[in-house]
Amino acid sequence: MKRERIEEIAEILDKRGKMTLEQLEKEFPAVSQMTLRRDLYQLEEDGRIIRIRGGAMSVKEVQKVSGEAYTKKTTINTDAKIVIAQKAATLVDEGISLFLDGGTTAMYLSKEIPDINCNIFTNGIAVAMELAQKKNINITVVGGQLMKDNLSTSSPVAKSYFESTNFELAIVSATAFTPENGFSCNSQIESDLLKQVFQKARHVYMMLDSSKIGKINPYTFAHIEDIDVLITDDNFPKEYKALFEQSNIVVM
Amino acid sequence: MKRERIEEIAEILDKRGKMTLEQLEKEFPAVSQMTLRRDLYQLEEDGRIIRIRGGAMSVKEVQKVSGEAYTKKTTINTDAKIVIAQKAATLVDEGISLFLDGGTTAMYLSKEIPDINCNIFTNGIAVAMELAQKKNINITVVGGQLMKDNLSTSSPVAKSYFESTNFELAIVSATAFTPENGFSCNSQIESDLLKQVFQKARHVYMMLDSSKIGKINPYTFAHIEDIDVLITDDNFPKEYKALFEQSNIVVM
DNA sequence: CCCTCTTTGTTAAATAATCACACTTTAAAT
DNA sequence: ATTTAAAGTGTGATTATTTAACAAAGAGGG
Repeated sequence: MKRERIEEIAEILDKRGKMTLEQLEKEFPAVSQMTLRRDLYQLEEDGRIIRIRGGAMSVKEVQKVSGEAYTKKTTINTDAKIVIAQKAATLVDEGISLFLDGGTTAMYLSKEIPDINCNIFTNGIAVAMELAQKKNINITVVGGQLMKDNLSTSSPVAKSYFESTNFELAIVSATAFTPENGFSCNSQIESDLLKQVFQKARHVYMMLDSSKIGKINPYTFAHIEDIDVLITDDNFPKEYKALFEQSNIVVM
Repeated sequence: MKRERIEEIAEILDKRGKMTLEQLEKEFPAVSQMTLRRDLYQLEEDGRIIRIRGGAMSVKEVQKVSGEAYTKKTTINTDAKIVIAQKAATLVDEGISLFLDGGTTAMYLSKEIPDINCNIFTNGIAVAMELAQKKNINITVVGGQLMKDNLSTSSPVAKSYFESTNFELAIVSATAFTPENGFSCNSQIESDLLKQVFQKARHVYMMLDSSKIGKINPYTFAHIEDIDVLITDDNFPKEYKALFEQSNIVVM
């Protein structure tokens, strides 16, 4: 019981690199904070993790990252995004060709994705760097102007990338959604890029954490009927779920 | 004085592996605890240390534990590369438009570059991420297939990026140089990319640390006469320096 | 079934880190 | 050289995290 839990903690930590105690508590609701603390203490003694203020980080993580800051802001709704990423990761099959956007959720997805032989196109450079650690994944970065807020690129020229490319799958996320305005984002060119991706992709999977619902951003790039599967978290409202299912969209 | 103190802290930390804030206070009685905290914070952002409760520990220390891959490539001639990067950073002026390659030296350069209004094109995603921290720099990433060993992209399609683009400057580095074979690298498509860059760039500055001299890599992308300035370190052999200066190339 | 050892939970106290503000030094511009 | 702006620093109050001590609950052996 203890041993197993500790192993599991070590495993999760290796995958995510860094976790707060709060996140661990959610992951292990059966035990108290103090117990988790003691587990972390033991793992530290074994030299497998390093305890930092507020949580812990995996030693492996430290060993691989070079210039990147470990302190990078703990983003909003992290937990929901990880849940979504884990679901999405199960959808990636051997040999597939897929497009992944550059958002935070895609970032988590790229950590969860198995190291299988497949082709991934992305416009997110943080996503690309994360994926670069998987030996078997073939990565193509869509170039263009870099937006500093979300570390993703886009450019009108990117079109040329897609002319002779087809995707089995596009897994993207939006920063806002309402039934009337559909899926929207903050950048005109990113919106254009996604529209193009949608045309080339055979299936479109949308990752949408529930905090995005009811918000509207300037540029709509898709409507309900444009997607095939919606991947979301447990707080997703039932009435919205019904709405999607009416349009034959799988909600998971 | 801040810079020096931070360097000193990093040095001590590298040496001792781990220190408490209290120890640091004794080491630096001239400044307050808060200042030291802020220094540690900055070092953490730079990825050189990890802050732990009560103090900090050096990343190198952690890496040593089961030290592997990371230390391999990044450590080769680091000091020379930083010197070169610092020299190169002085060459970037306000409003300029420049191309930067994706190599390790470019990575250091992007840390040193001042945060001024300018346009930088690069095919290195680690470089792009580093540059993203500067508010005023406009970054464009050249897309393409990602090479996992050096985190840079290239693709035949990248050509389209350059059709309507001009660079004042291209600052690149080679992985090998001999007078006969010129500047060479390990990848065919990267070599192609650089050739294109050279055509569009008004001036070409080559960063070459002395460890590259006398080596030959498969793909030559430039010869002595193709560059305008050579930026190198103090170990650069005199006879080579003379060689470059014969061709009216500034060696700095 | 009882005893004992390990694991776990609960609290209060100690410790460390953050924040916000004011002050000081350094650098830049004219 | 003088003024202005920017970067760096110190202080005290505030907030958050960790530790430590002790009590309760399980698990296994005799």
